[in-house]
Amino acid sequence: MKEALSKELAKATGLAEDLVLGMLSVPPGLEMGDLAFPCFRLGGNPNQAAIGLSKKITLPKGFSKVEVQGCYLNFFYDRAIFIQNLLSQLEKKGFGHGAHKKEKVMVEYSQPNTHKAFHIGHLRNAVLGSALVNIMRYAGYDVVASNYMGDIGNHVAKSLWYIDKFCKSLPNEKRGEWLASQYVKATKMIEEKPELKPEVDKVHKKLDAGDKPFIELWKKTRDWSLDDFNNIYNELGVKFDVVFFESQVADAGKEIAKRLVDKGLARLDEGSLLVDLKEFGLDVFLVLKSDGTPLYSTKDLELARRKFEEFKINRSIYVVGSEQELYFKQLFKTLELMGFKDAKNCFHLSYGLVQLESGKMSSRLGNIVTYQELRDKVMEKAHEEVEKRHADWPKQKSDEVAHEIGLAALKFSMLDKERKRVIIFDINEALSFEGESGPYLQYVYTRCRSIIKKSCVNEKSLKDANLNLLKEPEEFELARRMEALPDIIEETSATYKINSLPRYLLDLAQLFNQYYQKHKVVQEDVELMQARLALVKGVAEVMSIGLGLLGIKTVEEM
RNA sequence: GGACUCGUAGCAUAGUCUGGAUAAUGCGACAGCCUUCUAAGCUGUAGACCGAGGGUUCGAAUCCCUCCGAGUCCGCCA
Repeated sequence: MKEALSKELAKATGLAEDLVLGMLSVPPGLEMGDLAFPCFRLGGNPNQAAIGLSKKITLPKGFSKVEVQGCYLNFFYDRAIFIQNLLSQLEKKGFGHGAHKKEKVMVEYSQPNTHKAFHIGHLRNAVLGSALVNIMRYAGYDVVASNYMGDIGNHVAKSLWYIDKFCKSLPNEKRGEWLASQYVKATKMIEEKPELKPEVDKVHKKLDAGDKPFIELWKKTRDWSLDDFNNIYNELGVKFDVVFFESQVADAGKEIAKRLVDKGLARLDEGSLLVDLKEFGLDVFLVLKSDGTPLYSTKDLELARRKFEEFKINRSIYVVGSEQELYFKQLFKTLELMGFKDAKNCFHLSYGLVQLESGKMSSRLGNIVTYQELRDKVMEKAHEEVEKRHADWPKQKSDEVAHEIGLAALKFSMLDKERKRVIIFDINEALSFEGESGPYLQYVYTRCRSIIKKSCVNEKSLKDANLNLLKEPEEFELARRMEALPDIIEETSATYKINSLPRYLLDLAQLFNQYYQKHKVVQEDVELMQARLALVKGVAEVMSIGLGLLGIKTVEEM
């Protein structure tokens, strides 16, 4: 409809059609109209221009009137037709997925390090990455979700060194947790006694060289971490199509790094290999340690190649914290200088840290809030809240519902903020189930379902409802908001502004709650009830699509 | 020292890319709304010189410059 209007406006003003389309906006108030065309740039007095234009233009189908308001030309939808169109679209194909994009995109996210704890910073990454995957798939991209586990490197060497040297026996339970605490102890010891660092380096070299006893210990402990991570992913509903391990790309990465010397891109410096990127304002980029063991960068050189060559992708997105911005600029520039054609198709999707009030979290220092700790607290709160309201529910039901509510709260608190913003972690906010929260959104869905259930009307019959009876402004406003979902999804997959979807859902939820408060759905006028039920069903549908993309499950009752 | 990011009511945020009509929302405070669809909700009141100062523009929270404050990063961690 917007397109049809821009066509007419373009005809009347002589401006280009897509320019007009871009100029169209939504007026601040519902009573002011549905689409606004500002007339400042038409020359002369804008108000006069608007008046002139209003006389010239022919209203396309689906619009009921046009009004001049100051310097704006405001157009009004024909509300009955609008609601009719919206609900039939929703009924037919659930809004449908976006048109196929013919572009294969890999989204790499999560990247936890084995032998370390999975903390709330990792949670933000996992939830953000997973939402992006869902949104881009819905928008029509062919998406490969990938994980890249840090299963080798300095931190692993440090852990294994400590375990080998000081731990007489290995634990039989809570192994991942135990492992993470050994890492913290190892780090403390090295900081206190730096003279021990060469021992760690020796372990790193042994691992790199394939030393049997250490490789065995490595494999065993690595699995402990992986078990923990997989449990977390299962709980979060986070899925990957492919999992890369740093250990798989280390050797090939070293070869690439060495070849950089032959190409004249890298030079030997105090035994290490570095690429000088000063002329690009990117400092120098270290690609191999002086003892010959690989760095993060070494491995990423090979990983980039594998992603594009083995998976035939067109675009590669790295979901990684903003503290690595310089690193990725260096990596992509080096790839470019190497002649790697797809370097320009690599994108670092950076996001702000999750910090504690006391400052930055560091698993090296052990001042972290682990996923497990937070999760347990949130679940406890969720149980309390459910039991407060539904003491009569069987245990299994309240467990299930509490679980979904808890997860919704957790995920939403990581998703609704603009992604560059640093999150100062506040346990009370994560535990809040009111206001701008995941449970608030879930609640709207359950209200919708509850109304439909109470009405005892056959849901299938609702598609024949007489929607012309929906005359309340709140009903039209709801419909107008619902209609925006596909645009939000499309925009998000282009701009990566993931928080616009949760913000949109909050908006929609609030409009629904206001409607719910003001107008009765279940009532004696059966025809009106059916029309309203059809709308309510649509709200539930949109809510469920949106929440699904965020990885939040809906519940029938709560 | 250099680079990047952020600065919006007491607090937490949206809006900034693509300038436009009364700066929106939540928490907190105060005052209300449950014998009718779940109050995890809704309504109302108070609360913002949009960090400061310049500039561009008919028009700036939004673009440009300077400054201030906070955070992050700056060769053998990832």
